[in-house]
Amino acid sequence: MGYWLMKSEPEAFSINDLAARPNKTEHWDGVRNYQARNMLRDKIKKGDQIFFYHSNCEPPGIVGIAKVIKEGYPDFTAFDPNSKHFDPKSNSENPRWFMVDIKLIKKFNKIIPLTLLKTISELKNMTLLRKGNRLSVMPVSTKEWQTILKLTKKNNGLL
DNA sequence: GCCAACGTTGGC
DNA sequence: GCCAACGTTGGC
Repeated sequence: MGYWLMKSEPEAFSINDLAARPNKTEHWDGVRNYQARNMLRDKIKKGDQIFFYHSNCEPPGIVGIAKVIKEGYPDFTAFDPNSKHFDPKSNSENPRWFMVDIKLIKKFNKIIPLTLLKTISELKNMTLLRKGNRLSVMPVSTKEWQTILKLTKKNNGLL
């Protein structure tokens, strides 16, 4: 089973928004970066688990866990001229962008802030913490996943 | 294929 | 709001 981290600006789509969706499920649309697209299309499998990360906010950090319930399929918002994610170069015959469906598993009671993650030596090679990293979808190693999960238990109240 | 200009991301 | 660190675009 794979582990991933997905970023969202809470002003655009927060973990509370996901929690409020029917069946706590939503498609993860709007990714317009080829590296992230390739992961959504080729690597991310049904049953994989995801850290839900709030970016560009105060404070940034991991706010919960979701899982993949539908594997990569064309991002139809790219076909819609009225969508802000519209891409005229993508069409249903030859889709350029892909998305997955995710379902909320758990919202943490407290955020795991980026500042805390940065202090954990086991996480120092994490993609999220690399300088200049701007990927909105990125892999998380099994070890990193377990390290972060342990954090939520150690600081009881986080989960 | 190079690279300058531009746009975006996202922490601070 | 600032700006570093990207990714993309398009002229040549």
